[in-house]
Amino acid sequence: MESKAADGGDKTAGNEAVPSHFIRNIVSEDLKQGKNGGRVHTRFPPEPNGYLHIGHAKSICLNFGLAAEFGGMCNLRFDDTNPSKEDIEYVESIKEDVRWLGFDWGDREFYASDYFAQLYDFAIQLIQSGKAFVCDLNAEQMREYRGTLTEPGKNSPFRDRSIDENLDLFRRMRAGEFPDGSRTLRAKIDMASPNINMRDPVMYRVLRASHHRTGDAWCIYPTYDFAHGQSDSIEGITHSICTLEFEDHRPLYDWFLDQLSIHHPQQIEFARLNITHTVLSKRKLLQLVQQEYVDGWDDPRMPTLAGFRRRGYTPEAIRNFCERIGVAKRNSVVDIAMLEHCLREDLNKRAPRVMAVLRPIKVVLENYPEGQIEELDAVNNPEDPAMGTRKIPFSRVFYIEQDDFREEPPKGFFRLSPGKEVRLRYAYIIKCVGVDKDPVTGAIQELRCTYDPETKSGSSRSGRKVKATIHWVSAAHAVEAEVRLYEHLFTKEDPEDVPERSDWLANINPNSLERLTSCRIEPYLVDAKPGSRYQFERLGYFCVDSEESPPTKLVFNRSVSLRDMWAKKEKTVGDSRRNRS
RNA sequence: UGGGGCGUAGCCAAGUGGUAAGGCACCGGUCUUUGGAUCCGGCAUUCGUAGGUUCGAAUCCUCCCGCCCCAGCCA
Repeated sequence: MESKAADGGDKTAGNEAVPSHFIRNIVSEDLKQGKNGGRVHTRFPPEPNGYLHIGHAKSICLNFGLAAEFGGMCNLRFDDTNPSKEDIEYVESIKEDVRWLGFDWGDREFYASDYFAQLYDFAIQLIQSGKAFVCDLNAEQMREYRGTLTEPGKNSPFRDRSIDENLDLFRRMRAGEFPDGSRTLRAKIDMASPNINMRDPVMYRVLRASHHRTGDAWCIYPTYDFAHGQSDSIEGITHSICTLEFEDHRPLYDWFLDQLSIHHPQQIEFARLNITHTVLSKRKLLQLVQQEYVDGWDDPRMPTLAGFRRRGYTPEAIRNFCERIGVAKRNSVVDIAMLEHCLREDLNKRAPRVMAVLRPIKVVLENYPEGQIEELDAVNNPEDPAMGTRKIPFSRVFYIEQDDFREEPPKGFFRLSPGKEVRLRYAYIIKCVGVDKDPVTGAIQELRCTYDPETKSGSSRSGRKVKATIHWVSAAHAVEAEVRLYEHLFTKEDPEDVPERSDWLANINPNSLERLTSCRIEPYLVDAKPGSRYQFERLGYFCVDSEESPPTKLVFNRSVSLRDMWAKKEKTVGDSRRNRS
């Protein structure tokens, strides 16, 4: 990661100046005042119990971004203190995703479990100073003693055990003498605290679960509250950035560090990301996967980084998105259109253009010589001349998009219809002179057209203009492909917006995936590599699926559609017409 | 009715006593062999509400209203 001047504001994303945010201001101010000896050291601390999603990307960009910006470092630390939910599969995927996003933790790959021995010693220290005790209350009893939001709790009957007894009991907990859940080690703070987290919180529980790293070496595990701050401290973290729900834990975070008199990082909280038309909680994402509403964690409809990657999103687009949405303490829901915009903006500059017909109608050019083939020049990317040109074969029979023909064109439709003309991109102006239909079903079988030889693209012989240019693919040269179109996973902006006695699953969009299996793409793409991204002209950005696209049959995922003024106009015209009647 | 936070446009979000940045969305127009992109213009007389302080308030003070989080031996 490169280091830049530590000057706070005026960071750029694209070409726009992006204002600073409160966390950047805090770090900047700390540096100015010489805190932490001029060091900035952050960490990204996921629990390996699921795949990373775009909400994590916000945190990753924040933590790694701040470190890079101020010449500091950012650790990757797995917060693996609850073996019953965690798995090595998740740590692998997390590493892959952070790397894919473009960040590098160097040799600083840490695990809270690396510190189990040290944490145990810290616990002993607290017992010795009379600040922790072993409690025999079971979970239910502990709840009763805890009190409620409005009533203080009561001291545990075991709170006043002697230091020696506590030491002995804690060692025996660790030695495996007591069953799961029978005893806990608790901090001795204040059962009457208005902050429930300070009511003698649990530091250790007895739990016989095999840990993905430490195996069966331990049968007691530290809780988040006891492990997190001390892990931060051990690693020399300066700014411990987490989400809003931990605000109430900060006094406890500070308490442990103060009692232990060890390096004291500053915890800073920000609002987690929410996005319209999707869910962003591990629990719900897990449910979508397990109940097979989607195809797995990397289903292109999933808001996971693995899903976005397979969908064709670029790390740059996601990073830019994270920069643009800002960092604040206000709970908010970002419009998914913002994310889509970031992808289009990026791909517009770098994706080669290509022609593909998703829902083909056959067209025969009656006045074009049979057997003749022309090689037409096509620009690979009008935004970037350096990407060069390619040849596209043109012949008498080709396919166009069903949407580009209307037998009875509505007002404002200026594509092909009987007697009307359009330009074929990079080729000629054609006119529709006939429509062949199945005599039984009435379905359109093919269009009869004629072309004007004077109108070839690039030639100056004709100054003729037509209102529309459509894409096409020569029938004889077309490569057949499958294209998967995706829509939002949920029909409502807020998936939780449901009628009484229904839940978020009721808002799953039944049409979030559409598979088109007889698409025709230009031959230029026969050898397209998995993961490569293209713009299908006039349709959107697509990438070759990295899982199911063997050489024999190409499978494309639509990453995002192009903005479509006509579709929008037609929809609003349709809506107002419907409203009038 | 306890504690901790947060209220600036349809959605994000700057702003920290000197007269409301920027982005997304949306609406016009320009240009165009992608109804794409680009470019240009529009989009908060007002910052949850009501008072107060001040020459001057989104910024300071007070009341009120609304929303979020916390009663796991999850993180």
